[in-house]
Amino acid sequence: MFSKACEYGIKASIFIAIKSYDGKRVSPKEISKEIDSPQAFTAKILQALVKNEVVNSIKGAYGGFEIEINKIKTIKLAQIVNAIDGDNIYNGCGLGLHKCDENHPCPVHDKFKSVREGLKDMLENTSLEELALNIKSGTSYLKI
Amino acid sequence: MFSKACEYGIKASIFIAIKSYDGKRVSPKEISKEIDSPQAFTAKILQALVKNEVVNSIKGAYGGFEIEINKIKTIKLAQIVNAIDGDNIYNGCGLGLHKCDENHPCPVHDKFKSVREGLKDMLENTSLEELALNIKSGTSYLKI
DNA sequence: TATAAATAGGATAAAATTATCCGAAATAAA
DNA sequence: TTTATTTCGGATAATTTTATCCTATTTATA
Ligand code: FES
Ligand code: FES
Repeated sequence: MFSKACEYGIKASIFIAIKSYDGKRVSPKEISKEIDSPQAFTAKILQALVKNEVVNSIKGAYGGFEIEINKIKTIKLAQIVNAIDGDNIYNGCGLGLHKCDENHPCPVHDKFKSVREGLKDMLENTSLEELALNIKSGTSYLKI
Repeated sequence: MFSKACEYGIKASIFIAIKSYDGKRVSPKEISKEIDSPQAFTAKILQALVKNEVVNSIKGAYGGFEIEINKIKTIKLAQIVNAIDGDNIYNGCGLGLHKCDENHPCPVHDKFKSVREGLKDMLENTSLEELALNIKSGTSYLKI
């Protein structure tokens, strides 16, 4: 469904959010250990998330990645997915036509419509906050 | 969403179905022209579809690919997707955990559930027949 | 100011996916 | 039986995605 990069990006964002609630910054090393991802690759993805203003980076000693606490509830999954995979997954044509066009639909267009809208809706309405809180409370997991 | 291979496989199957209604067999050349895909790569995908009994191949002169007419309505999108991409897209974990497990859910598990079930449902209940008929009647398109 | 710790970012490398090429095998028709 | 046509299947290449490595830059603290 999503690229590996996107999966790592989502999980990393969640972990950074959790640590941010505790006022702590985290390193790519700590993140990749916690979400079970390749460290250097994860660091690259973090750069993309910084560029797209999902997470904040502080360089130098005692630096790391963090998210402002009051921003966590405003960040939606869609923003993370968009930063890494773009919007093709829920806006592009399911069969790879150059664009999804109501007036020139592919064979699966109507069938796909609701599925893709459901996906889009879910991504746009799911906040980092709720995902992070479920991890904190132990009702969901970041690895294995 | 789907791999290129899968997109080609779905479109190829639809085109073969249409031609089969007219009692005609088609070659990878004709197929790739009609669905705008690389010919040799499409031929490989057709082999997978043959192996998975989605389409039938007749070797030698006057051969080609076809689908038994009364079988067209029984073939579901899920069978094609499965033959090429496997079932990970609607059975695997959305964040790449080793398996999607209700008792060990990832952060997006609950949110994803309905989306993935919608996708699975759609794939399992959409027949090649309906997709082919819409192309025949000119209400949907295989390329551009 | 010097040092240590951390992110940024460029250069590669490995792996997976997508794509091409060509000869072998099968088969219908001449 | 020969020929032309067509799928099959192995080898290879190109591209994209995933992953690693190393150096530069930044920055808090001693
Ligand atoms: S045209 Fe293919 S999904 Fe809309
Ligand atoms: S565990 Fe991730 S989707 Fe179910």
